[in-house]
Amino acid sequence: MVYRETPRVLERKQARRRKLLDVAIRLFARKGYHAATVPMIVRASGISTGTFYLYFSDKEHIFAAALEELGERISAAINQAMAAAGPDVLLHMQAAVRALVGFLADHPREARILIVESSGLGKRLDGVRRRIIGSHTRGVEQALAAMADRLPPMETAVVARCWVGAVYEAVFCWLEQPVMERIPTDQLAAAIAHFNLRGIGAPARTLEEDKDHGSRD
Amino acid sequence: MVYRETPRVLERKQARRRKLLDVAIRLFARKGYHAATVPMIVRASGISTGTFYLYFSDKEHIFAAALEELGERISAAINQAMAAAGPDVLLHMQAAVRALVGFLADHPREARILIVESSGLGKRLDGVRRRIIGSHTRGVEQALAAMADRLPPMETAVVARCWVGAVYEAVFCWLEQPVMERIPTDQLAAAIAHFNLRGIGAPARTLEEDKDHGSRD
Amino acid sequence: MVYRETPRVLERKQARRRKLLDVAIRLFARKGYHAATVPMIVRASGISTGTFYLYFSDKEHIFAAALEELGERISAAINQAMAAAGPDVLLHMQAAVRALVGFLADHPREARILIVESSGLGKRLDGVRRRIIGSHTRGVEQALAAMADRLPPMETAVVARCWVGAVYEAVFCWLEQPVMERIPTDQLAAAIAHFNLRGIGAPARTLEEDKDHGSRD
Amino acid sequence: MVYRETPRVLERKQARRRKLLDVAIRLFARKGYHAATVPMIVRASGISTGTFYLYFSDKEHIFAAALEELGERISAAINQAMAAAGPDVLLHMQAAVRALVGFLADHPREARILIVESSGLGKRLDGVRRRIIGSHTRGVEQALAAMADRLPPMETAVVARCWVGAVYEAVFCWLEQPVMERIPTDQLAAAIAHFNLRGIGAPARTLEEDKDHGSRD
DNA sequence: GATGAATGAGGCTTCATTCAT
DNA sequence: CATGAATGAAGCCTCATTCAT
Repeated sequence: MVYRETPRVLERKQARRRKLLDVAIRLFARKGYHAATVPMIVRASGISTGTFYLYFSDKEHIFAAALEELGERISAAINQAMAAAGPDVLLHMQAAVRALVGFLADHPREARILIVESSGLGKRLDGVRRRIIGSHTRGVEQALAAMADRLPPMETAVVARCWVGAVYEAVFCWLEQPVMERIPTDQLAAAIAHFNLRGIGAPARTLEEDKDHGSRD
Repeated sequence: MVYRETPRVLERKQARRRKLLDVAIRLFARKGYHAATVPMIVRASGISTGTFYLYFSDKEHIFAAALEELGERISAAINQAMAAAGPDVLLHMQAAVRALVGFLADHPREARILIVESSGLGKRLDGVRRRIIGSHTRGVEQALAAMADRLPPMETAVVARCWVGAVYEAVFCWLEQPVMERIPTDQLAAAIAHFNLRGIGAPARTLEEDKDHGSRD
Repeated sequence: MVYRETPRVLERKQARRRKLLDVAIRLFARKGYHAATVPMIVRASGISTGTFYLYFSDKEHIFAAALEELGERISAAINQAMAAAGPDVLLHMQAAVRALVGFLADHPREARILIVESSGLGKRLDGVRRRIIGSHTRGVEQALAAMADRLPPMETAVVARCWVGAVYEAVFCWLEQPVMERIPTDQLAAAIAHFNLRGIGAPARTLEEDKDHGSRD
Repeated sequence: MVYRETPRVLERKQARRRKLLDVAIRLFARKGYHAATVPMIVRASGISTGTFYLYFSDKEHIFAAALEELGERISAAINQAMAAAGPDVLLHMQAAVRALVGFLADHPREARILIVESSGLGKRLDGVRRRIIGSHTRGVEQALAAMADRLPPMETAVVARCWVGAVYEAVFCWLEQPVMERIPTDQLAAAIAHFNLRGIGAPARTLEEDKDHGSRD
């Protein structure tokens, strides 16, 4: 509050945090949580070890931050897609699946962090992961509630998790395949969306429009 | 030439391997792959370090063995349930879901190993995991193929993964809830099976029978 | 002394000892003292660990035995060559060098054991090594004494060691070269013998006969 | 940005590396490569394990560093002696032998590392050793080439190795003797130099000057 | 005599984190 | 604020040797 240059300093601080986080995301994605070491992150960032601990109190914290950022990016992508999808909730959901699949397909390494690397890392990090995936689940749950009248009765909480689990697992397996053998992203997204929409008992009409994408020939 | 009584020795060898594996499964389940250390396993087994490496060449190998055993137990449970489910493939699939959910619910710690702890552990272990979950996926795929004529056309490979992903994710979230807040296992299994069967476009008839289980009130 | 079959038993014992020793020599030669482990020797011999310790009280002992056998083989080769070399002591010495070089060149792996692997292995084994190489040195010393009148006065003990050191080092370096780049064994032996004979001040006459071997063109 | 006084820190770093290296040289010399353990070196240095690996990436590396340092010290000693030896190449060579013998005699433990302990330690370390001893050999070879016209024709590469082998073996044996029984260093050096000079066919004149040193009485 | 399962001390190395500068 | 040298607990694993069978 005394010096005018505070803003510039703040800026630099932000920049350093960013740098660290970017490098960390890349390394976590590439090598996994345990194999990506603090010394590595620090070296690749050109920032000193001490400074690292100035911005992140912990290795866990930087991983959590990475996870969180990922979650936000995904949410943004989904929200944007839903906003563009027109008024109908079912279309929203379909768009959401497509957006999620698209994002994961476009950022496979980052997807790996969320789907694979963030598992089994202890209470704290498991919690963060839950929160992020949970937010998707909740989104689905709310959508289900919003059109409860047009759907058969169901265990919405469970179904929402099925929905999300189906997306992640299908995309993950797809990512594990050699690029050459993968079906096109669109087709993948369509197939998943189709499965999920049918799974929640969406009225046949909606599905019809989608038919040509979801079937092979 | 004077080394008799091999049977007794063999027996003890088996017993030791078992002991080690049991303890390892417990520890891996409780603390995760990294936090469960070889010294811990050894201490808890009352067996020497050297002996450990006599039975498992590696920490990775004992984990793989644990995973594999789990896979077999699950497969056994599923196969048994399917055999008892009558002639129809759809009923088979329903039974399989119930069996899988039931198994995971009954062995939450072991489930944790497979679903959570076995992720992001490097090529070798990821491979083992894939194989196990993959075998479920293939089972689903075959079932889908077997009744292709009664189902709408679909991307079977993708759909099979959705199916499996839905089960695992739903069960896993359910396991994370405090016991008090969980819905009954049956109800969970029914909801998941319902979602999945609808997802593959199973004829309405089949689903009807199941209606009262899958809805809340 | 009670059973007639003692001889047959003894025979088998000998055979086992031999087997172990042969395998050990091969492994020590190939991998060095530390890298060649008892389990390896045992496995490669098809003989049990326990039995190993029946024949050799120690890993050190089997290595010592290997060394000793090598020493004997070399001595035998040298003695034989010397016996065939005619009456003159100088010719003896020349023949000895040729025989030693020849042996080491023909058994490079075994040579390695003696020259390289047997160094720095602790008091006991260093002693064995000394004894073996020392016996060569003493041979040289005696020869020097036997023709003291025909040679300039010298520090025979030191000179004998120089003689032996020259042979081993020259051969060893030669062995380290790619086979393609090596000069022929004969030429090597001649060059070394020439150096050594001159080194002890052998009368020019003797050397003359050898001229065509030791010089390049 | 507030990290001043680098010089003081650098100084301490140097000191630590030195300390570690000194202790390591002592221990390697006393107990050999395998028996001298990292924990030992660390304990004797009063430096932590982690710090050890900060300065030397490996146990092999610190041994290599020890070897290298030794090589440099020896080279320095030899070069200095040669520079002081006057213009003639033969005198140079004589001086070099004396310097080498003198050095090894004055630093018996270190000599042990180079001559004895550095053998049979695997590719990497064998390479380092070769390089060091090889540099002596090459020195001899160059000298031989420089006076080729004054010497009889010979296989210079082989002869150079004979020269070096003679020195090392003679000194090494001498070091193994109880101090009481050793002949004086000068006499040893003279005897070796004499042998070697004669071995390369050095003109009699040169040797004459040296006569009184090389003979016993 | 023969076997091979069992032992356990101890080796090498890593890495998250601190703290003097 | 920033630095990076220093820490040390703890991990994984090997292997010479013993001893019950």
